Amino acid sequence: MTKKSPSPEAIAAWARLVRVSRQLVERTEDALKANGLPPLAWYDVLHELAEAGEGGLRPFELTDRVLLAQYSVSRLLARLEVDGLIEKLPVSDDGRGQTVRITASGREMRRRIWAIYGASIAERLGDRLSVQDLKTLASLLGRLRDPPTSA
Amino acid sequence: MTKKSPSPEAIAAWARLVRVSRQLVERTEDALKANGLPPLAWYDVLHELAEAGEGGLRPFELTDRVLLAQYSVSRLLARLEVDGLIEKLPVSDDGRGQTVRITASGREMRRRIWAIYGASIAERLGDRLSVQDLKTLASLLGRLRDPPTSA
DNA sequence: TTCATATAGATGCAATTGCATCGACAAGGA
DNA sequence: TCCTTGTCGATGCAATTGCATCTATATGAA
Repeated sequence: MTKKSPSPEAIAAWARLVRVSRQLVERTEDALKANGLPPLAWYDVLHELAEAGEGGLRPFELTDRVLLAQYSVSRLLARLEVDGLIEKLPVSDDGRGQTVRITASGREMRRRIWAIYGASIAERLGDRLSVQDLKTLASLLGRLRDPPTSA
Repeated sequence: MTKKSPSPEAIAAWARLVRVSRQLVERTEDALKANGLPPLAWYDVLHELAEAGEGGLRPFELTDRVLLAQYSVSRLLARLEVDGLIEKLPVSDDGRGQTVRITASGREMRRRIWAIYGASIAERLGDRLSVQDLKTLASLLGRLRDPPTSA
């Protein structure tokens, strides 16, 4: 097994990708914090739950969607529940599980976060790249996604 | 002050950017861990110090370069020192500070990390995008960097 | 000098994360 | 039915992080 060496262009692209995305996320987190709002992860979960509608989602489905560790989701949901942003319902056909549903306050919180989050995206991406460039960027990034797990 | 709303293309690009970069970094961290190697942050510091040469760097210079919080760098350096990968030297013209220099073991560790890190970059970027596409990607990302602090 | 302010780096403490594992239930073969 | 194995979700504990602050030295005005 021979280890491969990356091209200078690959290294440069990697460095940019990692640094820029970290900066963008951090600045956005800062903006949320500055407005007394919770972290982006909360938005992600509330967003998925809002999309899921009345049926809600099982925690393990959420775990797939938000790319977090199982225990992270478990704890995040516990915090969201304490804050009344979600509710956990027992699920009839599987005694181990539960269904998680967004509450009215949860939807409200999602809106409030989006006001900042969306503005940050508009400012940091929308204002800097043309629609065409945004599409190109998304397309290039799309080719870097992991191949769906082979198993 | 009116909050801006991002275009669908900006949202899509943002989502891709955040998810893809997270995945790439996580998989790379996993690969390092699987080989019994320390996290990427260690590489970043060792890399900067290797580039800096014999003169070494002051911790605050390092803090600028690696985009970490001051206390993170302080603690990271403490761990690197315990492992003998760096050494701290008093600096003559500023009694508060110190100079940090990479050791031989530090260079060796840097090489070992790079064997995995570089391979990961080659595999995840180099093999998936042409040189031209890598350049395009880097260029688009470059336009998303923060404007140098206005102050 | 003397004092006020600023900068370098470290650290106590609380919150968060990661790892490993647990308890509970499910599914399916013997 | 019983037993083994697998999945769902929670959690104890150790390590790491974030925040605020501390000590020590530098800098510059008065």
